[in-house]
Amino acid sequence: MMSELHRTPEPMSKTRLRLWLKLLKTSSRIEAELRRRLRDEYGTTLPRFDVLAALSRFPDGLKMSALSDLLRVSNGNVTGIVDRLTQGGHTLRVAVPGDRRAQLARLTPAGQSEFAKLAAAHETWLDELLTDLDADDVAILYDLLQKTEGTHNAQ
Amino acid sequence: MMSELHRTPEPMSKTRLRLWLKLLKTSSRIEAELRRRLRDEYGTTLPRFDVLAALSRFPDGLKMSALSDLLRVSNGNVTGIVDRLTQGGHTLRVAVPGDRRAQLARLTPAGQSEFAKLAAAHETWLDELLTDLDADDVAILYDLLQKTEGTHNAQ
DNA sequence: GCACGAAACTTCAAGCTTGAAATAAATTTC
DNA sequence: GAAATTTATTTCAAGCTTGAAGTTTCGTGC
Repeated sequence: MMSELHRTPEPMSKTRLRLWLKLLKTSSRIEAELRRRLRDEYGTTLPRFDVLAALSRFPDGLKMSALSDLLRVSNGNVTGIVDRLTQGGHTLRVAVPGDRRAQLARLTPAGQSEFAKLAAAHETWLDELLTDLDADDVAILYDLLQKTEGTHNAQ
Repeated sequence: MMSELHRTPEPMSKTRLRLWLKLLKTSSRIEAELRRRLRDEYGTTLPRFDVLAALSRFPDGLKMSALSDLLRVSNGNVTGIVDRLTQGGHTLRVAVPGDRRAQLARLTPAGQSEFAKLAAAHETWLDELLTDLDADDVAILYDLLQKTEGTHNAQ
């Protein structure tokens, strides 16, 4: 058995664990605040906002499967969110000519203007929530987060 | 109308928005991976793990309200998770002497050993998922995340 | 053109999450 | 000590999320 006469420093795994908890806490705090404001000030939710944001980048619409790939959520999940957005008049489903299995989800004009409103508020909120970071901080933080993605798996 | 003869740089709000999207992407990616491994390798979930972790720090148990404060989730949420953990034999509810409204949630011995197992795996997984960050990176990243909390609101 | 596997969605059951309403017990006020 | 308020918790309805199972349609091989 090895005797440990020297003090062992905290292992790197513990340091990384601590970082994860901080990362989680930070993003949860900001996300919760965004959800709260979307609800209280606009009566909507973050998943709905995410779908509107994705669709706003594709004026011709997105297939349901493309939407779920883009947002990295399940097919069934997207079905439900688009159901509710359609119910509220913000999206509609369009048949895909030549493939009767597929559907495009598209923004209605109401959905477009709703998203424009939400996106402006969203950007303002984030500017406020991250106001303690200056341009240098943001750049360094961005690069370090990027670095966690490693060299493997694309996108 | 003002003519824009000079190039305007990207406004800080856009830069911060981009950072938020990266932060969200990073923490979502890691969190999804943790959820997947907890499910596939241990048949459990992140919320259950979070409750076990909180209770493991308080061997005498925690009041339901203290637990929901600690985890920053709603009371009703904790009720449901502790219900399911109790169902599975990992926690139990103990009456609080002198206050018949309150309940303590406590780990059972099975809950303790379950958590020990999960915690070891969890630490190993994070060490792997954050392996691209060295000690310096971790320290800088931690400080920048800390900085987002600002000077206000305690805890 | 038929059979069969793949692809695009939807449906479903189970669990997580919230805020609001309901209960029940403790505390404060008068 | 009765009434009113506060505190601790559970219940509830609605929405989000997933993976699995089910439908319908498409494409391919024969």
